[in-house]
Amino acid sequence: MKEQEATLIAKALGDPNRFSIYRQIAEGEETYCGEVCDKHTLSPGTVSHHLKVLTDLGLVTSRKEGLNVYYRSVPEKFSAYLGFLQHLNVK
Amino acid sequence: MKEQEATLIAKALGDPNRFSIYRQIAEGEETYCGEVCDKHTLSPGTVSHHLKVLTDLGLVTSRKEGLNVYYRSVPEKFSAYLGFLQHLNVK
DNA sequence: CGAGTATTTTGATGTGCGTCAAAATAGTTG
DNA sequence: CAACTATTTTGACGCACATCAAAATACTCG
Repeated sequence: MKEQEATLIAKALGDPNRFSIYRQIAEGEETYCGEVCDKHTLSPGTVSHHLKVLTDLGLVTSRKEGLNVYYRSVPEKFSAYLGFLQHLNVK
Repeated sequence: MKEQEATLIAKALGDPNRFSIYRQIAEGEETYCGEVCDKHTLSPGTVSHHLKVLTDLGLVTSRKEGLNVYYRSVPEKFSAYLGFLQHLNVK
C-alpha cells in the first residue's frame, strides 16, 4: 500500500458516522443498507453514499440478494492499512 | 484510546499534507517550522496550523529554542492509535 | 403488468477546513 | 532601542463533503 491510498483510507475512517458504519460491517457478519440506517439514524441516501466510499476504497464488498444489498468487510484491506502504518519508522 | 479520539487522529492523518508533515517529524529526529515549509512548499501560516492540530492531538510535542520551535513525535500516541485499530474485531 | 419495498442517484444546502496574505507576537543581535 | 528573523494568529476565500428530500432505479410478488 502506498501513502496516497493510506491517506484516503484514513480520511474515510476520519468521519465519525462512516467509521461507525465500517465497524458495524467489519465486526458483524453481514449487513444491509436498511440495518445501517436504523442503527445510525441516517437517511438511506447518506448511508448509501458512505457505503459507496468504503466500497470504492476496497474496505468492503457488496452482494445483491433480492431487494437487499449485503455488505461484508475485506479484512485484508484493513490489514494492509494497518501494515502500512506499522512500517512507518516512527521514533 | 476511545473511538472518538481515534476518529480525530484518522481525520488528522487523512489530509495529505498533514500526514506528510507528521511523517517528516516522526521519521526524523527533530524538525522546526521553517524546515517543514521548505519541504512542503506551504506557507508558514498553513504549516503552523497543521502543527497545532498534530500537537493538540498529542501526536507531537514542541520545544522552543531561540527563534525556532522544534517539533518531535510522540510514538506512544501513534502506538495507541495503532493498538486501537488492531483491537477492532475485523472479520 | 401494477403495487410495494430497498437502494441508489440527483440536486440543493450548509458547514467545515485547507490555504494564503498580512498583521501580530516572540526572540535575537547590534 | 532598532532592525531582523521565526512563528503564530487573524481574516478572508474557495472548495470539498456530509446530509437530506425527492426522484429514479431495481427487485419481488400478486
